[in-house]
Amino acid sequence: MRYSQTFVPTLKETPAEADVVSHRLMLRAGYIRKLTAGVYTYLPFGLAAIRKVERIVREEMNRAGAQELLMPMVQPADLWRETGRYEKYGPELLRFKDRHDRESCLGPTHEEVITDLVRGEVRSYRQLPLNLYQIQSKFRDEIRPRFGLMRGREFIMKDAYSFDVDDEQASVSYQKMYAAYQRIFTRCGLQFRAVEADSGSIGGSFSHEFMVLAKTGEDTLVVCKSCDYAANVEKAAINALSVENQDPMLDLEKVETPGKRKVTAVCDFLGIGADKLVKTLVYKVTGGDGQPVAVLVRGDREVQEVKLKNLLGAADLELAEDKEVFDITGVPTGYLGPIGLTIKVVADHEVAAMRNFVVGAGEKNYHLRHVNMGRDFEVAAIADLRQIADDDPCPHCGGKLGQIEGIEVGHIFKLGTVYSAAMRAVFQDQDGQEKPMIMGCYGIGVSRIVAAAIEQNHDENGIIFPVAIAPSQVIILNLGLKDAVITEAAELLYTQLQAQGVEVLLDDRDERPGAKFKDADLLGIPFRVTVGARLGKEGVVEIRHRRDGLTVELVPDQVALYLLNQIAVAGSAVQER
RNA sequence: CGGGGCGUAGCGCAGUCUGGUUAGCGCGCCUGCCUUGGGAGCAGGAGGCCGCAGGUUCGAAUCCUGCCGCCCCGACCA
Repeated sequence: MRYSQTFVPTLKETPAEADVVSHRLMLRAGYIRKLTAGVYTYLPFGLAAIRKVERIVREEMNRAGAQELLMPMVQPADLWRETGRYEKYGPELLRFKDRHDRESCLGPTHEEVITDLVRGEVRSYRQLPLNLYQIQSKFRDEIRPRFGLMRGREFIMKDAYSFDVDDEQASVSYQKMYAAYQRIFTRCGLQFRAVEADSGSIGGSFSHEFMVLAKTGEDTLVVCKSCDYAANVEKAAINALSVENQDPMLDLEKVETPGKRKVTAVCDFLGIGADKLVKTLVYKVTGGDGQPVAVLVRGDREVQEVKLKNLLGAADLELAEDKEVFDITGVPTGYLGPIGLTIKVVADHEVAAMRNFVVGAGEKNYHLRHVNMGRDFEVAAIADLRQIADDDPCPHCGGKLGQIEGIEVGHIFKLGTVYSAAMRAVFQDQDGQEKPMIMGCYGIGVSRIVAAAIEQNHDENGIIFPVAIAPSQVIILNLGLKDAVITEAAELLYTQLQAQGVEVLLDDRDERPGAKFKDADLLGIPFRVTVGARLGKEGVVEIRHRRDGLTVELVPDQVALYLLNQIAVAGSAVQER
């Protein structure tokens, strides 16, 4: 490709709208332009990087036995009603009516469509297993799109769906995808970690998120420093304390705490630490039994709503506001406690191990001290309900945990029969029995990978693309447009490299050297060949590695071989990682 | 949805508080000269619904009202 004829509108200054590195650099490098909030046009070079990622994804999905298809983006509401998701999915699902007033939506994901397809075609266990995937634009009307391609409303996603005859086979399919994902992200040159993720009501370790490690990540992962345990914070398990608290139970005591509503205020007033108090939080519940619930956690802990949601089998939770708490319990916020509550109460298992703690008395301006669960009140359930804290030990080995930021680029999920049961996607087994198919789904954020790669690979001068996903492998700078010798050499190199299958961008623009160097750095192309005055003087051209600045000078004849080797080395290093 | 900020040339911004000539500056763009290893220099030039609509006024980028768009934080703990 000739730079002079390529649409790569680079910017010297950063547009004011961009805050995070990948967004800034993709705008500056002329890779993307915004149309509207969370919706971007991919310009030729941005698209080239995306295509590189897609290619890797395709190769590995195909290698793992999946087959590509392409499903529609516009989907009928009725299909979504079959699974109840047309109502449940919420405002992220963009709904609209067509000219015949038929309700439709833009696909944020394709479980319904794929299940509809498969139920219509698959009758027998002989036709299974099946794994189908597509790479396609998704639309999710995010509450707050941000960070350029990191959280867009329209984005490119690879989504795969597996169908198996039984649980065991489904696990095999899952493992295949897990392995394929490891290969994909490795090949993309990313530093990543697979972590256990929330798997909703299904439970078990059948959901993993693949996280690219980067400071700008929107997700927090918990990683053990001693063993290989890694999990999403929402999922990170906290084991129940094994040692029983033997402190003697003291007599229940009611104390006046005028105006003390906050945990810190009550604790200061009573001269105790927050770890001696148990707070009572009221949640409104959607789905499950729909009844509000009170949750008990230690004063200095936080409720992990995802864990609570899973315990209750709820679709959604919302912390009740002051007024709602009063309407539900008859107690003003700040003085709420488990004793005498008529609604369901659940407790974090840490609370079960506490003795003689403080809770709200259930009436204004009073708290109770020396409260003990079991003696003074009962709860409906004791479970792991709180957010993991810095001092919590690893649930697997008891070692120290650390927290790091990550960008979720992939998520694999064992669905079970949620969709196949709701939509009657069934097959006949060997014994003639009709059974629902066991499903799995597997997503990769293709456009997000490019952003994540930039978050992880850049410097003050611009992007440093991993070779595998760079829009072009090599850029040749012709620094002597009016010099016949230099130009001829640059053109010859350009032709030679292309003949060898190398992707080359030839900077033949009538620009001064400085501008060409700056743009080459900004674009992040891994290898730069400079053809300039040194060719005349010393007979050499310069090759510079974008990543580490390593520079070699070679006679033009050696360039193709050198670059071919370097590209191969970069590829194999990634394979081994 | 709550809070904050912003909207003036392709990009980055000043001007708005305190209304008043022809709306500026830097970068980029066009023409010419010159220059050619890290975003050169000189000269000339093009480019604006001042987000939109309404209002106040002799007069509005500037004041008032409404709307739209964009960005950031939050949507969470009694």
